[in-house]
Amino acid sequence: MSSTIKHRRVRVLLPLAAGDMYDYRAPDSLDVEIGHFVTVPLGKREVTGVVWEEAADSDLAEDRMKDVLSLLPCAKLPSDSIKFIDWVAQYTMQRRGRVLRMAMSVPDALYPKTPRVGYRYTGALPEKMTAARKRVLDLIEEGGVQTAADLAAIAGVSTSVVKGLADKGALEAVDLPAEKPIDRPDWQYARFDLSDDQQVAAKSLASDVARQSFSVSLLDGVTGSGKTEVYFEAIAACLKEGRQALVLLPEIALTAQWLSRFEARFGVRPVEWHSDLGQAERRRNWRAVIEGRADIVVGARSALFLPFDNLGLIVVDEEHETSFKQDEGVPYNARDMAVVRGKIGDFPVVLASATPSLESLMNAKAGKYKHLKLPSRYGGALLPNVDIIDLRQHRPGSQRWISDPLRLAIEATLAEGQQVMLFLNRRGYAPLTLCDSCGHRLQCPNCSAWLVEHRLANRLQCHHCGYTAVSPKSCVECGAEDSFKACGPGIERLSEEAEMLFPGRRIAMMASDTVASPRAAAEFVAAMERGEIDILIGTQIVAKGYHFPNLTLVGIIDADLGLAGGDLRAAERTYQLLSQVTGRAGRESSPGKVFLQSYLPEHPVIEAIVRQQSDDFFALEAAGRESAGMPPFGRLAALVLSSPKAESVARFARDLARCAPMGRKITVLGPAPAPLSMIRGRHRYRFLVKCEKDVNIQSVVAKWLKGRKVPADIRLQIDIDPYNFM
DNA sequence: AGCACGCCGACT
DNA sequence: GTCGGCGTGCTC
Repeated sequence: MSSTIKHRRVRVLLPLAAGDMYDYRAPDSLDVEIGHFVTVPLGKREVTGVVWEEAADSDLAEDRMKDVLSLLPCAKLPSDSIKFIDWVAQYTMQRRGRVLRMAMSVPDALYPKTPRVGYRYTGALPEKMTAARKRVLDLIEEGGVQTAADLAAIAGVSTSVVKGLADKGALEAVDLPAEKPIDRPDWQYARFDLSDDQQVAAKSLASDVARQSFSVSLLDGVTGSGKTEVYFEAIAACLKEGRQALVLLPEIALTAQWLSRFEARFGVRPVEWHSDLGQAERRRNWRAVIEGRADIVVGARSALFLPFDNLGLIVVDEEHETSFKQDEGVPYNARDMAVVRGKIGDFPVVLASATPSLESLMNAKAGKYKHLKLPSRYGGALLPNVDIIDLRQHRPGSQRWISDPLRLAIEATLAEGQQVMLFLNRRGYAPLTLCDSCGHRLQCPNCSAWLVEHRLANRLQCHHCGYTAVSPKSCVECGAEDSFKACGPGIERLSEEAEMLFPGRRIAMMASDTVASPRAAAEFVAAMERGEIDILIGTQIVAKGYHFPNLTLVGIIDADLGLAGGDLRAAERTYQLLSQVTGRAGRESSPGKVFLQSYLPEHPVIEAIVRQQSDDFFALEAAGRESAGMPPFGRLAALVLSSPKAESVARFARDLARCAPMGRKITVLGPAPAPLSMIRGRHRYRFLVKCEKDVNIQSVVAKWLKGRKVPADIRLQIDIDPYNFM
């Protein structure tokens, strides 16, 4: 018996790094539709994927075709998600399967939740009482209904003891309540009092949301102007329309304060999405999004790939933050992709910042984005007074970093019972450690970078690969004992100096390694708010949106740090970081003071900070970028080649250079050993492709690489719109 | 990503 | 002779 019926074929996208789409038969027994999550056979395996499109044009021989095995009991991947994944894959030049993987990050969410069964004591005792049975029964009397697995684990017995008790009638199975329901926020739970400026901005955003069409607004307000309260009104409008909203935050560490503000406005906490979520909550939240039960989601950049079916608004808060750019895996910029997502879904996108990126400012100036400004602080609070301390005149002593004028200001502030923040963007004790007798520098074995001494942890750390080692007693090169000398300051060393200068004061350090979790961050904030800290010493983590009412003095230890180096955005980033740190001072009744220590007081960045004139700075920065043809006036793509074999990667880089694209509007820089020529044991070479704005840079790169085989030991990473130049 | 196939070194 | 290292290549 032979079948002449040509079965329907569908193309299934698999979330595999190397894979793309494969054609499968859609059997008559299954009602296969585009967007369905399905299981399909792949070689010997059974994998899950998504039905991406019809494959009527499939020319694969019938005998090589396999059937779709099953439809997973989950809502379909919305068509906007499919379009978005296609778009991101094409733009970033990454395989679609890798992008899909970001949207399918919770594999078990596709399967129904196994109903949870708990056990309850019936009151009857089993005929035979054993020690194990006694422990289980004691536990259940204490703790009530629990699952067999929990009972067994706590009692230290196997689950068969629980099952045995159930067989004998001492326990009975009961259904545990389904997972915690998702809270529905109430758009009119509590209204905040808004200033006139805030109301104007809020009205504009709310009417955009009500119109339900694509637009981008740049919400540009000084620190303390109440941007959050403004975009909350856009969220309220979105809730009113019955559509979902997404808020992207750069660092989840700052959400503790954000979440309580949200709860005060909408009555419940929003649905969260970040790497810190546990397995169960992850699953619950992913399903709530795809089933449309999650009204408001707040999350890190990866939340952009959640399968929203009814999205009506995206807010990107702190839009200038470079942590929206993912450098590894699929390199993408969540801020830019949020705008794309808005275009696909035809809804408004709000970019908010006190220090907008040059890209967004240019788009606003060009009229592509609406520019909503909040020029003054909420409640009449004043912007802080910024003073410069010229380190050439007020040089701190040797091995010291706090100048006399700053020390006096700190003393005066502490005497008034107020708090001080010292900012130094360097973790650890000292950025470089060398042997005093032979000059040997402690270097990472896997990277071309110095090891940083972390005296608190008594270890040396590489900040690029995570290598750590115990600090050696004697020099590995010349054998001299106790000869290591710390060069330059990190926050640990600064803290030592502060302890010496301000004895008896309570000093705390805040850096990514001292606040590893949102909970730790929340604790820090609470301690600061309770006045249990006099001097807070921190890295850039303290610059991020915290609000400390009693903090009136900010000291920037090294304002010049970050200006050096060939990074395209070094000046912009320094400007933004220093403005944000500056904004931490004096946000309520007492006006704040900021002291900025610098060896380069005439540098445009430093001058702009002092005068708090962002327009001047950005005009200058824009002119510089334009004449260099750099973003946002030109386009960039980075190609990074890496391999454990130094010679192999150098040879391939030379080969690629020989056929590099050329043209009036195209420049290829490189190959150059990357600034960090070795990371994690891989030798690296970089190319930078620079094009004029009207050139499709993806097709330039594609043409260059077309038909060229990358040797197996070499990894070639393409990064469109790179932010990281290391 | 997996998983098989395949081609070279150290074991029974 | 065989077990097993992981380089190479394919999966509808």
